[in-house]
Amino acid sequence: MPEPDEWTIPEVAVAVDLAVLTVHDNSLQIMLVKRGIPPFEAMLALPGGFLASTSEDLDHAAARELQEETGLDAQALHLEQLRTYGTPGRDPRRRVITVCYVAFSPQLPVPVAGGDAREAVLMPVEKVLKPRTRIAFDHKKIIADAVERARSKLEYTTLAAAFCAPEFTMTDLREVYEIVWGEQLDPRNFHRKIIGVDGFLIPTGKRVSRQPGRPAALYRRGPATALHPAMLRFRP
Amino acid sequence: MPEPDEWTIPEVAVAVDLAVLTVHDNSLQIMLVKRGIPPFEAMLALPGGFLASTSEDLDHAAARELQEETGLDAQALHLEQLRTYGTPGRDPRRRVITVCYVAFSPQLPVPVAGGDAREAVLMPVEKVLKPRTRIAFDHKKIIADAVERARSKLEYTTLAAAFCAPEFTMTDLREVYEIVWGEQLDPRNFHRKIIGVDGFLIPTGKRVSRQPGRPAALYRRGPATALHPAMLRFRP
DNA sequence: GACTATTCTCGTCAACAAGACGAATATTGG
DNA sequence: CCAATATTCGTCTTGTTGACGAGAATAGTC
Repeated sequence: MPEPDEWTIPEVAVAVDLAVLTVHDNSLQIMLVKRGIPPFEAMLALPGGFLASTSEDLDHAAARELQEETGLDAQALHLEQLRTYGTPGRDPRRRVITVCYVAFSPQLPVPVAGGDAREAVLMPVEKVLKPRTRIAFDHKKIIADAVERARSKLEYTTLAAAFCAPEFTMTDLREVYEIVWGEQLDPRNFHRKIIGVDGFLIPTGKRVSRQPGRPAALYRRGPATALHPAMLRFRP
Repeated sequence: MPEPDEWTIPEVAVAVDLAVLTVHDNSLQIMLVKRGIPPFEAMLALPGGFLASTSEDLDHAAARELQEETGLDAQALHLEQLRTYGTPGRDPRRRVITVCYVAFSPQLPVPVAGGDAREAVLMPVEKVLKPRTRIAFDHKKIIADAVERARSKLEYTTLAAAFCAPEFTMTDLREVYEIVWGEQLDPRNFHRKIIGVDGFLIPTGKRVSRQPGRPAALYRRGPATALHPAMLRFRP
């Protein structure tokens, strides 16, 4: 560790990027913005941007960019750090390292697109991750990592409820799993499993019937965050 | 996203820090170095340092610092990114964000301490994480996160073998679990579980008897990386 | 109102994995 | 040779999961 004198320490630009995932229209979707300036002008990219100042906290920068570019409120949204991407050359202009965050959102209230963003759109990740689809910078890789994070967290946490409205049915919750994992689950076994996890769901006592069929019980998110034992993907 | 002109983008110093974990002397230990300069002079800290230049890759910086400060070879060591810490004020001199890596090492070959480091020492994490123990910067929090990463990865990956010598016995492997988790495991059930995981272990055909008792079979690491189903902590 | 299609919920059974533990095996040390 | 110890195999019981039957409670249709 040659621990250089302060003026010899190289400095680089630091950005934050956000992978906001939501379940919508029967698919897992991600929020993207159309870039208004080069490089990658007019291409789709993750919302994000540089630190506002050298003293801005990373988490604060993430929350701020989320608000500015998509109009969403970070407090209501479970923002967590994903990982940091810093390969030289990932931004053609200069060295940039970007600290990426993932957020899991229930159905988005507003069609967003307010604020500074030229245009905020939701796109199915299945479509985004297709080899043909071009995404700015290395954001496609970041999106793939974010999706894998979501898939994996459904296994051992109660994250799925974060994709649901404040009150939701067992089927709403199951559909989150089915859509994120791309896999059908047995409604009866799923019901038994979830009911058996202490503190996952709180019954509201209310019922809704949105389709023909027996009305479903409405639940709220419970205090539990971990699933023990886990609910694993990949059938044996 | 006001996407500032390039010269208005704030730049910050970027460091990498390394949490090198190993199982030694019946406890989970972490590699620390004694700082030779302020701030936190003479205190223990994670090995690490600033990027060598604005064009150095993060992974490369991590491997280089590992080599420089501890003499260990990154190629042989499973280096993975942990997370990035960037709270303003975490370095009293100036704004620094640090991209942290974890490494999992078998018994260390050399007593290390070569290279640039003033002094590299192994310390039990149990001792490091005690409230009384003072560690430079926010490195105690980083160490806690690294330990939790290790504990959690033992559950659903074959990581434990990375803590073992190239050839090891079932008991060696079990002791890694017991030491990292701080929990006793039944040798018979553990044996059955591990043997049942395809590709975790490759029998060498050899045996060793290092104690009184039946000699143990020697294994090498197999190609498997995932444990399905997982081996969970926390008994029901 | 009766009937049907549909969906939610509860329950059963078999397959499988895991915890508890008995016991055979193969060594060290006396 | 004997005791102590560690490794490995096997058994029994318990709990979880997958597959699936069946009742409950609705919407829509005639």
